[in-house]
Amino acid sequence: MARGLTPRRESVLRIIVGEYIATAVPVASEAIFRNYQLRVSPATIRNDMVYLEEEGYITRPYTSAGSIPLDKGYRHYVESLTEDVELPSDEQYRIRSLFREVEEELERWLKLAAGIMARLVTNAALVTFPKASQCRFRHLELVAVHEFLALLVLVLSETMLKRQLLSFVEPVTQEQLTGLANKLNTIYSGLTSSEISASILEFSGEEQRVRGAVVDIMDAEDEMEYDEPYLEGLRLMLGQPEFVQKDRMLDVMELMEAKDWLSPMFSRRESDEGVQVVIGEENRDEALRDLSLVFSRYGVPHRVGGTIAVIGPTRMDYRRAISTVGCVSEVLSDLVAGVCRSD
Amino acid sequence: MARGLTPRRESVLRIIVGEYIATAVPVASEAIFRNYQLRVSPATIRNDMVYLEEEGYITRPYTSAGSIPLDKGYRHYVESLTEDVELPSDEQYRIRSLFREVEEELERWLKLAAGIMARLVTNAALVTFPKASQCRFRHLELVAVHEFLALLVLVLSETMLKRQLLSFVEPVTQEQLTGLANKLNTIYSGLTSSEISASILEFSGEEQRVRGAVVDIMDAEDEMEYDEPYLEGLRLMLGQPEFVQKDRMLDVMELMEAKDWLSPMFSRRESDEGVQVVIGEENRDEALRDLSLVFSRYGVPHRVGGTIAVIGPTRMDYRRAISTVGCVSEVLSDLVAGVCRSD
DNA sequence: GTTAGCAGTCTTAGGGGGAGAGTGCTAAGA
DNA sequence: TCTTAGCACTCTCCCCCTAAGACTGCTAAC
Repeated sequence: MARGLTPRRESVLRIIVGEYIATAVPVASEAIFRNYQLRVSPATIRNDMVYLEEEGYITRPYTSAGSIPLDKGYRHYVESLTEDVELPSDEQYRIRSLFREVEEELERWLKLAAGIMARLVTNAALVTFPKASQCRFRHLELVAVHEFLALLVLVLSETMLKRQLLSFVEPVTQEQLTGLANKLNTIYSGLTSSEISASILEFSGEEQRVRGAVVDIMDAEDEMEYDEPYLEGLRLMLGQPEFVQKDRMLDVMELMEAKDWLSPMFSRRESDEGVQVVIGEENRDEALRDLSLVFSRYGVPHRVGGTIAVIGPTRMDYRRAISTVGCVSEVLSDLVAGVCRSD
Repeated sequence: MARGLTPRRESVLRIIVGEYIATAVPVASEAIFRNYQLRVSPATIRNDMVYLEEEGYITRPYTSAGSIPLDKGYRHYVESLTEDVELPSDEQYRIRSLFREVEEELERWLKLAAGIMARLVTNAALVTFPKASQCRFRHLELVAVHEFLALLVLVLSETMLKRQLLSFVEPVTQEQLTGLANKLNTIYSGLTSSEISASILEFSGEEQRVRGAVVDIMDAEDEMEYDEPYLEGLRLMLGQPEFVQKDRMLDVMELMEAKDWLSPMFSRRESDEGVQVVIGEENRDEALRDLSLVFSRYGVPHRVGGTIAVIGPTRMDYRRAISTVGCVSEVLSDLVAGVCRSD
């Protein structure tokens, strides 16, 4: 059984993975013989399958059933794919035009991106907010709600918007607030949170209150790994045959509601370029062991970035997922670049 | 079989509904006899059950099985409940204190409210944004992004925040934008969208652009029935035994993603007070025919309001749902009132 | 190294039967 | 007229069994 992974064995592996991805049914040697021109008999294919099984590429649900890929098999399949996985250009164009139809707002774009990806791969898709490596103060506004309460609106770099209610111990007027806002806008413009902390000013009580809130918000933003991301298409993913049993379905729903498995995706942060694929057991998180992720960073390198991802069972159409994620990440990057061109 | 709905028959009905809500298992006459002191034999109870079945209060999954309630049975149960359905005051207090722990921000409150309700009733819960009957301009801010692009931040009554990117045909500076914002803030303060439309001013190109955007946003806000609502606990609801079959589960997920069945809840808008219950077939929407809604308006009457709701199978703990919705709506109303005390 | 043939293994679907749960009915009692 | 006891009857659920079918594993020949 030596000879290693001969070209024919690779073909057999690719066929098995491809068929199984398409049908979710174990692949029989006979079927391979019938549908592909390998010019060898089913018996020979069976011999190759024995090799692939011994090497851990594939397995069978039970003795004498067809083969299904293991993580190692999917991995090999994905590696053998890495070139020319792009969506046809007309489809790319269609996607881009969808973004043009929607109003110019980051949230809409992100939600749309998640929805598009989910539909294209018939699985769940996820998009995080783009986050600046370090956010900068751009603008601040104070609006009186009533005499002891004001609304603080904070515009940060990359048009990020934050707001918070501020209560004061003494009554304040809109005029006071406006004056204060003007003053702080001049002083803080373009600064980072630590620079604002370091800045010296003769503080009144209100000034101090506002400054503290601003620093808190910016610090929280800098520290935060991700906002609540957009998740779409959970339903599509759960329609896949791997989730016939109800408990598996509920497990996945729980996982998706928790979302605490997201952080690992960020550990790879700046280092990696392009579309990444994590298959089944390759996931660090135990709970993801029978799911795969196809994800990519988007944004402006070293300036601002977020993550988009497709999530599905390990039996996922990787070609389609990779090309889709690649395309959407490009589109989103362009859109984000447009928004923060001058920051 | 005359005599109508005698007190004992009502008791039997209430027992059946209560037991079925608690166990999801058809209720047998023998079990009623054993667990409740009705002082009549199982045979008599069976006779009553025949009456209840003929009148459409209950049915059986098959001949000679225990009884399960029909919509009419649930409706009777709910009507017989209407008084003293309040959460115990310690639980009310616990809920209120949860809101104090979270930062002063409307979004957080709403999301929290949905989460609390979902957990308390083990079903899905939904909270819409509070919407002013007619929103008023409070404040506007223009922040330059780059020379042809600015961010418009609009604060409306009830601290509602809207933003939009504005592109200009000629380059603009931050100074110009700030001047323009100051001017418009003075003119527009406190006006409704139609008043702004009617206001006359000597317009420059930029002024016109901004004014148009403001009016568009406010009009859209006035017309819109609801923002994307917060939905929590779908997983909890789908864990209920009525959703063992996968297809029913997926149907409901589809329904929840679409959310277009929400509008009917708003047709009752100002008219109704307190907690409403819609059971199964009472829903106008075909797709909701085997679900029930328990919902209530919240907010400040005739000023600003939203809707909170619990959604679940018709076999729902109505007592618990009604008391929970009632309590949370009170709490949210108080919070919203605090925010717009001075508008 | 490849192939044909065949035995062997495992799943899946369908039928049958028995246990159990719960009612419907009937006739007697209050 | 309402209530009750007793019993036959119905229907589900579960388990077991069998037969069919799908593939492979093995062996021996090419």
